[in-house]
Amino acid sequence: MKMSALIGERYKEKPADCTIESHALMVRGGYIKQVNTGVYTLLPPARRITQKIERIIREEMDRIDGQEVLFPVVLPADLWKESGRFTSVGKELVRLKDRMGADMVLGMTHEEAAVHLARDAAKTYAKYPFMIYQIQTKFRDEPRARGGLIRVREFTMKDAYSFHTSQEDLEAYYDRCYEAYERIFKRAGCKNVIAVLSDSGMMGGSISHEFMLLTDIGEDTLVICCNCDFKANLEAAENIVDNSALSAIEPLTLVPTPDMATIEEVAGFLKKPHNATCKAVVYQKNSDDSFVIVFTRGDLEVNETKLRNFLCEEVHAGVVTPESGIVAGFIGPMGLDAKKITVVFDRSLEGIGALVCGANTIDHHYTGFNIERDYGKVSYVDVAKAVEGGICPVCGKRTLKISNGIEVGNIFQLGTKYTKSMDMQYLDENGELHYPIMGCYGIGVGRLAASVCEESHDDYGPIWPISIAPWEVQVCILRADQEEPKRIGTELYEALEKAGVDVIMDDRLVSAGVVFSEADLIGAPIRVTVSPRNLKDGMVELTTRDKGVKKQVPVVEALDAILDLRKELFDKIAKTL
RNA sequence: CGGGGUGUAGCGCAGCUUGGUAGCGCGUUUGGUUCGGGACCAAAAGGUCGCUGGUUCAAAUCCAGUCACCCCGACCA
Repeated sequence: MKMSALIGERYKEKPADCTIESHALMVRGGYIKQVNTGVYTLLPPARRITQKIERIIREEMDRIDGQEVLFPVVLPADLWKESGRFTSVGKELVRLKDRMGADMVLGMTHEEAAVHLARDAAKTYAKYPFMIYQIQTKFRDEPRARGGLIRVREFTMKDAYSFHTSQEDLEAYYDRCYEAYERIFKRAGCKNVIAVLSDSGMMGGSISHEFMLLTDIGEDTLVICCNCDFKANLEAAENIVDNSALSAIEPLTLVPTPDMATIEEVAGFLKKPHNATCKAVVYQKNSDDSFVIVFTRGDLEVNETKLRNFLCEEVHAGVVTPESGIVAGFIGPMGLDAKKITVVFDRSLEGIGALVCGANTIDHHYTGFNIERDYGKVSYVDVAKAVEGGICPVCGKRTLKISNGIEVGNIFQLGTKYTKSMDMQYLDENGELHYPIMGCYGIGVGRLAASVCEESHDDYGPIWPISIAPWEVQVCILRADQEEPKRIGTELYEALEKAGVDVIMDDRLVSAGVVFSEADLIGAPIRVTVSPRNLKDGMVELTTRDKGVKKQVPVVEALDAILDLRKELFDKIAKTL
């Protein structure tokens, strides 16, 4: 490729709408152009990156016996009605009608399509296990796309579906997939990816993992133990508390707390620690708007995903009205109408001898509240968020750390949700019918590209790992108007192309500053500078984008030196596997 | 869906308060001078000022509506 012909502008100034680095650099470097909210055109540099990522994914999926297929983007709604998701999924599923008025959907995921294929193709146990995968466009009408390719509405995804005749077989395959994923991220040069336990949602309750790139701009919150291997998404991280120091019992006393509606105010006024208070958080069920009140220890927060999973129902933040009989700011367990209100006690309250809690009367709280003595026996559930410095549910030490991450992939033991709802069965050795057990496995291709950029860049541009770089080598000709640099640069460029190297040459008649700054935006790991200054001594300059290498090599040795350096960079990645 | 913000040339922006020939920087084209970290001089091309309606002799500017995009939150099988 020659820069003079490369389509797309590179910008000196940072585009106004970009708030994260990878987004700004990919716009500035001519990788992506926004068409709509969360919808982008990929220009050649970005397309080359995603193609290389796709190639790596294909190789690793094939290695674990995956078979590539291609499902349609537009699917008949009937399939989604079979699984029940035509109505259960919200507006992120785009529904449309064809000319006959038939309902259609844009594929946001392809479990239905996979089962549609597999239920006819795998009626006998002899076909199992098998995995089918595709790399294809998904459309999800996200409520809020943001951050360039990090969170978009239309994107390319690798999605895979495996089918098994036993849970053990699924688990064995799941482990293979886990390893394949680790290889994919390493091969893509993504260093800070970890696998965390994730929330499986309300369907199934089986195992799932998310592969997270650790970065401050990540939208997911992760709980990581510094002492053992425990790593989980906040939604899936059990919150453990130790209330042994709070077991002292006091008499129940009603105290006036004028205008003190927050834990902060009440605890300060009564001179009690936050963890000896009982906080009430009000929700309403989406189904009938009935109230759900969650009581947790005052120093903790409710994780709504945990709450939803416990209730098996969608909830939203409650709006307390005068008619509801709920006294906002002074809510306590005692005296709530249990017929009308679902009351949930978080585990963090268990074993506390004397709590401060609301009295359900304006301007009053109780002190010395003991749940068992004053309210009765309750079953505690875990609905609070784990906290920094909290107790690890695995090793029991106070070594939990909270981090942020971008989800670049997930693997999921699905069970029989789709095979049952869509009536997929196979005949076993005894002629009996069974529902196959499924797993599904996703990787966002564009998000992975943007994540690598986010992880690996400097002020001047991305620093692409050689395995996914749009070009491996960039030949920079300075003074392309002069015969010698132009000829030698072009010869080198042609020799590299002939040697199978992905090479781009800047052959334009522009100043050195433009050549270098735009080369930084292209981010090729290897740069060869051909200039009159070096040619005077019969040399060219060889540098790496990460500034690790900077040396002069004789023109005659340049090709070999570049090929050696290229091999070295590839070997470095291979060594991490 | 709630809160906030912005729409003027490919990109970044000024002009709007106080209505009167649509501007600046970057980029692009042409000619010339430069040449190792976004050069300089000269000339030029490029805009229904998001859209619709209203007020007015006259609207980028005032008024109403509408659409789009961005940010924060809600949400994300």
